[in-house]
Amino acid sequence: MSHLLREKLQQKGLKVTPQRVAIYEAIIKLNNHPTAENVIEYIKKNHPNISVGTVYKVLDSLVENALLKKVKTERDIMRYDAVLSNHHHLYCAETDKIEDYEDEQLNLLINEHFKKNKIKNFKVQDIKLQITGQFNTHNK
Amino acid sequence: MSHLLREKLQQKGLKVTPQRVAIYEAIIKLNNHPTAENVIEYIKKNHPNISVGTVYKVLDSLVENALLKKVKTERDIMRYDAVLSNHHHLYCAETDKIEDYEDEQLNLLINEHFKKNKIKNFKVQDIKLQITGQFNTHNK
DNA sequence: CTGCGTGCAAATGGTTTGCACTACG
DNA sequence: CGTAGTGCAAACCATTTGCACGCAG
Repeated sequence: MSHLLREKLQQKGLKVTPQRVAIYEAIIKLNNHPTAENVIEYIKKNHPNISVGTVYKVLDSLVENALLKKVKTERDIMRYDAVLSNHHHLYCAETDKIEDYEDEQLNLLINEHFKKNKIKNFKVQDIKLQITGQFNTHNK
Repeated sequence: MSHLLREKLQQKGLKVTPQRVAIYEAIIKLNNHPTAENVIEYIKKNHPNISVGTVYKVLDSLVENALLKKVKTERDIMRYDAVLSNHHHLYCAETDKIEDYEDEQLNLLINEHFKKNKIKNFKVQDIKLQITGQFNTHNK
């Protein structure tokens, strides 16, 4: 799994450092859209000397090189996601939990709609749904 | 226009202060999703002594009382919107311009879809589209 | 008058930056 | 080796907070 990262980094001319590997793996492990801070906290366990600045820098460069994506919470903290496929997000109105939501049928439906109904003066590149609501946890 | 605000404030038991009125009117004037800072800058022209803290407090209370809504940019600064109807947003990939996008037909389409295809363990409250792309400005 | 709302200034918290040092290639 | 990457600490900047004063009701 991390040799995959190794390759990708090399392709982009980025050096393969232990920090980059650790950060990437942290995001895979913490697979529910960790914040930068989540990553820092997690990484410090096995890698106590890593610095906050580095984590931010690495995250940025991974995003730039399309190894990660940024998504936003309702409550405004940046989060990082290792799932690169095109998907939407479920935002819990109460907790700030986020979950991925993939729905190919819905995508088709929406694309179809915009094929028929172009937006004036605007070229659509990407569409994301922010679906806000509530998870049914314990109650039934 | 501002007597409308006056009423709403009174309904909610909030005092009608010149600051609240000024801030509300600023958002109407600056009608393209101003940031708190935009509002501050604009307001200081005619209201030089208003304090930053007050602006934030007022904005918060207007949001709480459903006179404004918060939306987010791609680039992570909070913005305020006086249009309360349910609408989506066009995000320009280059500038950080935002525009409203209303499309009743699309809403119906999506609601229909979720009526047929419920999301497991999730009760949908609200759906917003983040449509990213590019405005065709000068070039044809 | 009474307390809600304001102004001010200091604090917060996530993120960024600058620079000397380290280590990948 | 040389330069990209790191660590550290200070800086940033939007936003929040605490408290004394002022004005709307």
